[in-house]
Amino acid sequence: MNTDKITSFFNLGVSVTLVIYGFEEGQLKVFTQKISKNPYAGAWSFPGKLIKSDESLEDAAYTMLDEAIGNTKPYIEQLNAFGKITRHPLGRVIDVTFYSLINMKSDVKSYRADKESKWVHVPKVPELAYDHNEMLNLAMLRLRRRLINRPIGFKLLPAEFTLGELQALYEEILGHELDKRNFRKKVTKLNILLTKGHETTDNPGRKPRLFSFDPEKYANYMEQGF
Amino acid sequence: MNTDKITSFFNLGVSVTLVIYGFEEGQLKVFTQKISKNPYAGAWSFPGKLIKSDESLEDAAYTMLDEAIGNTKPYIEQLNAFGKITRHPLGRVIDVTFYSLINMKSDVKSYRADKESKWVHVPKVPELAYDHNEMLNLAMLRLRRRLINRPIGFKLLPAEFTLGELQALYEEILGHELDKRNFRKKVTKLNILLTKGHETTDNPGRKPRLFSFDPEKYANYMEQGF
DNA sequence: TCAAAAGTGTTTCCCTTACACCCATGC
DNA sequence: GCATGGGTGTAAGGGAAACACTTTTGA
Repeated sequence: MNTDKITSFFNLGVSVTLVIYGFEEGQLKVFTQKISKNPYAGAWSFPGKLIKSDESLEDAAYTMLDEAIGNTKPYIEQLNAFGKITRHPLGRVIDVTFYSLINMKSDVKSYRADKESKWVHVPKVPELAYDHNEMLNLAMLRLRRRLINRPIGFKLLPAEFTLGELQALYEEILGHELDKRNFRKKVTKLNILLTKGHETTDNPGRKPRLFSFDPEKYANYMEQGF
Repeated sequence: MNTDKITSFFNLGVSVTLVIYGFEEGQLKVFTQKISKNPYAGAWSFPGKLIKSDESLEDAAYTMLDEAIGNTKPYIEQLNAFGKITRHPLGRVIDVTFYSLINMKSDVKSYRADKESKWVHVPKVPELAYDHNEMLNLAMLRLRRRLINRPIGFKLLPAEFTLGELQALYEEILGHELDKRNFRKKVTKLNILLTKGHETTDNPGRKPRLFSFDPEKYANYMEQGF
């Protein structure tokens, strides 16, 4: 392999796109940005950018997460590579898509001043630029599967949460209701919850207990699944 | 976005690599090729190549499958994108890896004359070039998961097979033995088998029944899982 | 008749599911 | 005291797992 011979292959780009999930007021939301440049000026899309040749895919994803919400700590997982020839109108760009789960209260430190952005409830996501709707469809399938097999939903919640909130999260993402007693039985049997006292909001009704995770057991399940 | 501005991003390559699985004599095998060029001359690797800017990822994968075994029909599924900066010694190459399941008897039409190749029993796979061992590890995890959730193992077997062969395939891939009666109960309950008569080999012992699939029910399970 | 592989049922256990009422709190 | 949401147990059904012997065939 010599340099001349391979030059012809190096006329394409690789981008990384991020589907960032958040959970707020009982709704699963994704982070979208308004595009300012043609041919998609005015359209909404997920954050994405071409990567440089000295940047790994993961680094690019974390950098973009930092640009989007001012934080590189949240969970990121590779979703899929999208490689249709015509997926980018200005040239050949292959996209490696990641998705991220963040807590909208504690993980969001800042938004970019130079881009209009908003969180959109997933069922209300409009037509997006590029093939980003296709990415979202795939990301939703993955998220539902992961939610069933791994303790991943916790990453969308604050450090302390009630079982009611956890159940609402599951119901919202899975798209159907769950039996309260069965849900609690299943979760508590996993033994990954630590009691943290009681909530002190001024909602009507009995004060729910707050829980957080046993980080070690949590880590085990993340690797091996339930 | 103008052309000048993005030129700096277009100095990397994208390759597609194929982990091709076959099953022969009770062993799960992968297809490997000997590399003839430095810096990996003499080393073994999976088939892979840089893609051109007018070639989709899937097309490249099928083309490579054709080059490897002379057939573009078998099952292919995207595995992962590998993007470490140093993964290719000669430049920045991001790899999108696919894996394929073929029947070594009926799907292999021809091998390339210009490349030395061989099928290697997975536990005996040596150190491979690039990050191909890492790819194999990930491909094995995926294959095991798929085998449990989808009727995917059938793709490694001939069109007609015995339940003993099917069970041996599962045991080989999952790495542990299965109870014969429970295995048969589970498989027959799926209702995807069609009886095809009896084997006519001259092995000792009772002649096993041959089965094939009901393609429609098979397709359903492929989409939705068990 | 023996060696080799195919084929076949039942029981136990646990997990899943369905289902309804009392408890604590603020107003 | 009532409205609001939190919290709890039990019974039935279904799938998973454990377990051993008989059948067919060729040599």
